[in-house]
This record gives sequence, C-alpha cells and structure tokens, in this order.
Amino acid sequence: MTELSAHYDPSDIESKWYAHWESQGYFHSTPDDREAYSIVIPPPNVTGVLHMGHMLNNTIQDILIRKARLDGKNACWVPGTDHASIATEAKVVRMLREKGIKKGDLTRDEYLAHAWEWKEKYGGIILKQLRRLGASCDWERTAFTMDEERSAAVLEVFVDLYKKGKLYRKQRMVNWDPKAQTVLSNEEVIYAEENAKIYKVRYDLADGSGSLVVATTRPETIPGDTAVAVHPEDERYSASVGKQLRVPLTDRTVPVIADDYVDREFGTGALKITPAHDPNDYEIGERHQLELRDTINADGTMNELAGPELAGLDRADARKAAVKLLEATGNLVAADDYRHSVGRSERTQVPIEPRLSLQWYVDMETLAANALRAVESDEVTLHPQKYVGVYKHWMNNIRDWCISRQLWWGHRIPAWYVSDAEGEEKVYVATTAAEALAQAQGDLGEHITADDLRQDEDVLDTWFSSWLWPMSVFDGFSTQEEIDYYYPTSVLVTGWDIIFLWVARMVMAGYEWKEERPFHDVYFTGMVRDKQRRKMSKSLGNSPDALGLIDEYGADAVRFGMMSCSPAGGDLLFDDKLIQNGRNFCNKMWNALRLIKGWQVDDSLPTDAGSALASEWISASLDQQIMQLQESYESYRLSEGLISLYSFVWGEYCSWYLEMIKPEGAIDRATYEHCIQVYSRICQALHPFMPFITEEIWHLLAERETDCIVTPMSVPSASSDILATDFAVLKELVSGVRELRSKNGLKQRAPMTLAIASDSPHAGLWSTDGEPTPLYALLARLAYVAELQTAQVDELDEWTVFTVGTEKYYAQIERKIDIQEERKRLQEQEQRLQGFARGIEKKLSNERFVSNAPEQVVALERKKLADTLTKLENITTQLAKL
RNA sequence: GGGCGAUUAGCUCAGCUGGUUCAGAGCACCUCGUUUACACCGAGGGGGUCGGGAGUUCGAAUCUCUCAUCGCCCA
Repeated sequence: MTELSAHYDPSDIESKWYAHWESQGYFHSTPDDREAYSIVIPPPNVTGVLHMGHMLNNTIQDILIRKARLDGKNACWVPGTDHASIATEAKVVRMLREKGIKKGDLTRDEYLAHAWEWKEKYGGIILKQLRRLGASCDWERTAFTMDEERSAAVLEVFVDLYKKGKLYRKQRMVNWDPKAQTVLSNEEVIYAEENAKIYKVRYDLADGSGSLVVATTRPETIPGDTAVAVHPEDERYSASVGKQLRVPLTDRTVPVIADDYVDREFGTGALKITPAHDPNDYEIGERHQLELRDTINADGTMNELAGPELAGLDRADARKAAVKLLEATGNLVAADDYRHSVGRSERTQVPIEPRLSLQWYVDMETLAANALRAVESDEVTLHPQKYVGVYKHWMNNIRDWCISRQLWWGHRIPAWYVSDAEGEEKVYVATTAAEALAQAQGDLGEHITADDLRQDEDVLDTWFSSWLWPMSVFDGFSTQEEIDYYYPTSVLVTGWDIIFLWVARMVMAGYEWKEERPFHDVYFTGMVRDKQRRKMSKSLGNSPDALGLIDEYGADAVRFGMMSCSPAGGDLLFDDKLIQNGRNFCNKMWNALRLIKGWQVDDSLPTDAGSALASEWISASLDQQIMQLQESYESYRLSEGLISLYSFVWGEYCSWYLEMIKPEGAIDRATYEHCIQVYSRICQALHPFMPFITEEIWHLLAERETDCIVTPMSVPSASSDILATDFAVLKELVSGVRELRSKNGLKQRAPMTLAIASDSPHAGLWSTDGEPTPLYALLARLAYVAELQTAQVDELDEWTVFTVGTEKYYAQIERKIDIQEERKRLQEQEQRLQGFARGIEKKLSNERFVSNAPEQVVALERKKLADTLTKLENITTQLAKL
C-alpha cells in the first residue's frame, strides 16, 4: 500500500466506482417496508446538453438522495426528459433544412417520423452526461414526457378538466411568435429596452374641421385602426369626440372616442386604436364595440386588408413602407427617436406580435386556490422562505393558462370538431378518436363517420405534461402501487425562475388529481452566473464546458466547488478557483490516506496516554460535527454543512489529530485502528457531497465487505464536550508558542522550555502530583516543548512572558523581537481592551440592565469584565518586561 | 406604477427566533518555511463597527420606520 501517488487522480477511480454502484443495483428502487424517499428530476429538455445550471441542480438532488440512502431509507430518484415542443421543433426544422426538406412540404405524420428519429438519435444526451457527475438516478425508471404512460396521463387530464368545466376555448389576444408560428406564454416573452422611432401622424377630421396628431411606434398597423381615443377630460380634444377621422393610407373613416385608459401626457394624448393588434386596444375595442381589423398574417406578413401597397410585406418592411407613404401624403408630422420596451420570443428572438387567436385555456381559479393554501399552511415548504411572498402574489393574481401551441411536436389536443346540420361547430373531447366519434354519433346521429371528425391541429403546452410529472413518472394515472408508495415525493429541487411555470402548477395538479401535495419541500437553487454576475449563456460564451471541468478536476472537485458557494436560493458566481479548492481538498484527503497507510503498525507497542486522549477527543469532536451536519440537512443548508465538514477534515482531523498521533517510528494498534475508524466515519459523512473519493478511500482504509454508498451512518444523539475546553487551551498554547518562535526568528522545531506560575488555574492541565499529564504529552509533541516548569512568579523575572486567553505563560528564549513593533502592538491591544472594559462597566453599572437581563447574561458580563481586566494586567506585565 | 428581496472584510457569502469575551468562513493579501502525507502544502499575521439616519429595548448586524443604492418579478 505504499504505491499511492502523491496526487489524487480522479479519472479512473470515478468511472470504476460508478460502474460498480450501477452493477450492484444500488440506484434502483422498488417499494418495500422501508420509508420511501423520492425525488423526481426536473426533466431537462430532451435537446439539452449538460450545463452549469444542471450540474448545480443535480448535484443537490444527488446529495439529498445519497444522504437518504445512507440513512437507510428507500431512496428513489427518477430521471427523465421533457419533449420541449418549441426547442425540439426548432432543432428538427433546422436539421430538415440542412437535408433540403421544408417542414411545409411534409405531412404531420411524416414530420413526426423525422422528429422521433431525431429524438432517438440525439435526444437525452444529457442523461448520459449526468452519470459523469455521479448522479445516482434510478435509470431503469427513465421517463419521457411523450412516452406512452406520460402521454396517456396528459390526455386523461385534459378530458377530465374538460368534463369538470375547467377548460374552455376562447378568442383572445395572445403572444404570437411569427417565426415559430406559435403562441407563447407570458413567461416565454423577454422584454428589453430597445431603440426605435415614434411617429407622429396627422389624422384629418372627415368634416374638414381640422385634424388630430396621433403618436405611434407601429405605423404599419394604421390600416387596422378602428378608432382614435382621447382622454374624456382632455380639453384639447373634447370638441372632436364623436366626430369621424380619415385614416391615413386608407379610404376609411373611424370615430374619435373617449376612454380614460388614454394617458394625456403620453405622446400627443391621442391614441390610435387597433384592436386586432394590441392587447390594450383590444380591451378598449371591447368596451366600445369596435370592429376588429386583422391586417397581419400568421407569418408576420401584411394581408390584403392592409391595402395593396403593404399587402405581402413583412411587418418590418411594411413599417418602412408605411412611413414613406405617410411622408408622400404629407401625414407624417415627425419621427422622433424613442426607447421603449419590446417583447421578443425567448426561442426565436423575433418581436412578439399580439394576435387574436382561438385557444384552449385552463380556468385557474380553483386550481390556484388549493395551491395557495398548500403553501400558506406550510404543507409545501419553500426554501428559502423568501419565495413565499412571490408565490402568493402570483397565486392571488392568477390568469387563465393558455395551453394550445401551434406546433406538431407534442401531445395533440384530444378535441374533435364536427359541423352539425346547421353548420355550427360541435366539439367532442375524448382520449381517443373512437370515443369522440361515439360521442358525436350519440349527439348528432349515426350518420356521422370518422371522416366527419376533424381533430384539433394544435398540441399542448409542454408544461401541461410536466405539471403531472411527480404523478406520471409513477404511472399514477393508471396504477396505484408505486404512486401510493412514492407519492408525495420528498423534495423538489429546481430554479426559482420556474416557480410559476412549473412548481406552482405541479402543486395544483397534485391536489386536483391526488388530493395531495406533490412534494413536502421545495429547494430553490440560485442561478449560476459568471464573476461579473452575468447569467451564463451560450451567446455570451461565458459558460464553462461542464464535462470539460469534470475531465480536468474530477466530479468530486466540481461538486465541492459548486456546493461550497451555493446557499439555497442564492446565486452561484462561478469561478474556476472554486473547483480548484475542491481538487485541493481531494488531494488533502488523499494525502492523509497516504500518511496513515504509510505507518508501520507494531502490535507490541502500548498506546501512549497522549494518543489515547487525542483519539477520545477527535471522536467526540466528530460526533459534534455530525450532529451539526444533521441540522444542516434538516434546514437544507447544504453549503453550510459541507463547509463545516471541510473545516473539520482539514483543520481538526488532518492538522491537529494526525499531527498529535503521528509516530516517530511505528504506531500502536489501538491508535491506528482508531484513526482509521474516524476517517471511515468522515467518508460516510462526506459521501453524499463527494461520492467517488470517499468510496475509494473507504476501501483503501480497510478490507471491507460493504460499500460506503450503502453503509448506514450512525448519527449520535448526544456527545460529551468535556475535552473540548482542554483541547482549546492546548491549541491556543501551541499556536502561542509557534507565534513566539515566528516573531523571534526561532526555528519551529527548536526545543523550548516553558514555565507557568504554580498558582495559575492552567497549572493542573499540564501536571498533576508532579507528573506530566497526557495533555502535556500532546503539547510537547506539537509545540516541541522540552520542559514545562511550575514556578513562583518571582523566579520568572528573566523569562519572556506571553498569554493564552487570560493566562500568562513564560518561555526561556533569546529575544530577537522587534521591540518597537511589539510595544506598539501591545499598546494597541491595551487600548482596545480598555475600551471594551469601559463598555462592560457601563453596562454593569446600569441598574436596569442588572435587574432586567437574565442572570446568566449578567454573570457572563461580569466574567467578561474580570477576564478583560486580567488581560490588561498581563499586558502591563509584558510591556514592563520589554 | 405594483410586488418581492438585498446592502456585513479587497471579493463571494454565513451570522436561524435580539444577549457565551467589541462580528465568522473561503478566496485574495503580507511574513516565514521545502528534515521524510500533501507547495493542489505547512506555520504565523493584517483586514470589517455590519449602506445612511431615526426609533423600540437594560441590550440590535439581528426588530420597526425612513432615506439611498442595487437586483428580480409583474404591469
């Protein structure tokens, strides 16, 4: 076991253990008698590749699932992907274009065949990549939102909502993406300030009595105008209200109407109303029963209603053309620079076109009420809590959910349309065409055939399948066994940016179909950003290559780096430095292993008292550490837990304990075994965070039958800290001696003789009845102390004095210290302590403090004061000696 | 315009229900060190009065108000 290399090399070790764990079936779960602990993965897009956000998110899930496994629970982490309608459609269309195929030339079925082919070939790469990270998913359960079970669930839910009257179809103003030719949800529209022009256009009154000037950023929509609105109290225009205006570029006239929506300060105070192309105008149009003139086609080109000059032009070109025409007719009064917020499609980046469209909606009222109550009553707990406010605000201002998308890739809406005898359209909603036909026949007569039924062309919003995910992955809509066992899931780990799109909707669905929350806790991760706080994005190119990082530093190092700096809900400002810390930590642990494995064990050696005491202390200290870690888990403070473990391993175990027991020659059996036992427990505690290196060290420490990943860790319920204070003094004294050497230019290992006043309360720590204590043995070893004398203070005049807490220690050394510096340092310290003492004195002389504050607090203040006064005395002594 | 949240060392952040020696960590910084686990290291050190102001309290980084700055969400 002497051939361990000086540096830890993760590459082979990581692949070796992942394969081993998988072959042992540790990740697979089936219901049994144990308590279930389940997590469903936030399904990444099937088109996705691993990026920093996924790594952070999935590391957290893996930590929680591994911890549950170590706690002896039946841990089940279900992986999968979602079909990502828009993103996948974009990829497939591009692939087809490269092959010279236009989507428009294909039938729906032909197109879908290509899409599935693409999905089988390239989709779900990300699931393979997650293995590199160490993700212990139950791969046998891998689900896809468009596979058979999940699709069946979607259709069933759609039909159910329809039967309950919670679905409706309505003409509404929607966010239309003319490039993708689909509706977008508000969340898929990104608003940003952009430079544009605002045009002032003159509209003449039809009776020739004058004109109004209207301000608009969209002159191309003028042919769609059906009114001009002014504020009812705007005196500038009160005479014009009710009159007709000639619409420029057309031969139509429209009325001037009064509506208090109009902002008198904005533009000219006269607003052209285009109900078919602006959501606000649409509402005004409804109030005033205005005509809808739709002048723009689905693909963003102008139609014949826009007039012969504009028809056929794209929106942007039409705007330029309209400006030219307005100039020609003399109606253009001004064109000023203007900065305003423009909404663009998250996917295609083109400006959103507000468009009237017949869409399916979910009535959210009752759904939202349940979801609101769940969070308010803490049935579903959000971490961190600050998102509760955001969540409630949204739930209280809920809007109906538009679920149809004008795409082919996705779940086709299970609604069939038939025209009845009067030519009126009838809708039949059913999970199958046959059922819909039966309904239609029952309703309209046996003469109706399958050919008369026309299925809705649209598919459902991808979120309409993901909101069922915690139920559908357990096939909860057709079988009971698994869902009864695994549902509700334990925790959901996701980004706060999809709190409405996904989290809230899952809560709604849970109560709607299982009458139960989908998860107990929600852990929101922050966004991964770069050092300048910019979001990681492909276009900025500021995102490191996730797999590249794993290749370079190892998965454990990457996991450590990300987790060490990611409080719940807080952003992670990514820096390679973080990952390097992780690598350094791995190396530290590796070298601790090398040290231990390099020791010769001599069974004939007795255990010395110092080592025995050190072992007792480190075990108690680890107990404490593990209890603290447990609390960190319970409150989802994973970063905190990891950091404190890290400090324990590096600081307490390596820097103090291993140095305390490090033998000159061979080591005794008991100390050796103890040190290995403690290290093994460390491996278990650290395993969820850094699974690979802990498994490796676990097996190198000792021959074992079991793997670290499945060896339950005992969590102490209480631990003794009686040794803690003694060891705190020991450490302080060791540091004090080291500082003394450092300041006096002495070699760290030069033997030194110390003394302590015989009446010092510390005296008993180092010797009893003239015999050195075990603690002294550790002091001698760590600080290279040759002797510690107990003497009367007046015998120590020639010695150098230094302090440990409130106690004076003396050292027999040759001073080489910079006296000026030291005096300055001590005087500064003196001043600070004097100020501190004054503060406490003031507090203690305040009668109200003494009578109101708890006894303990007052006693503590008294002790603080006494200690401070002692320290001041010590400083006086030290100064006098200089 | 409405809502949510933030402001603690050079940087990134802890500090939970106000009180355990005038605020902790990691990184960065400074000094020293390469005699056998680790320079992906060891030892030591410097650095902040908790955004400004007011208030509640015996006592506030921690509670309240206010101002300022920033971020996010929604209009």
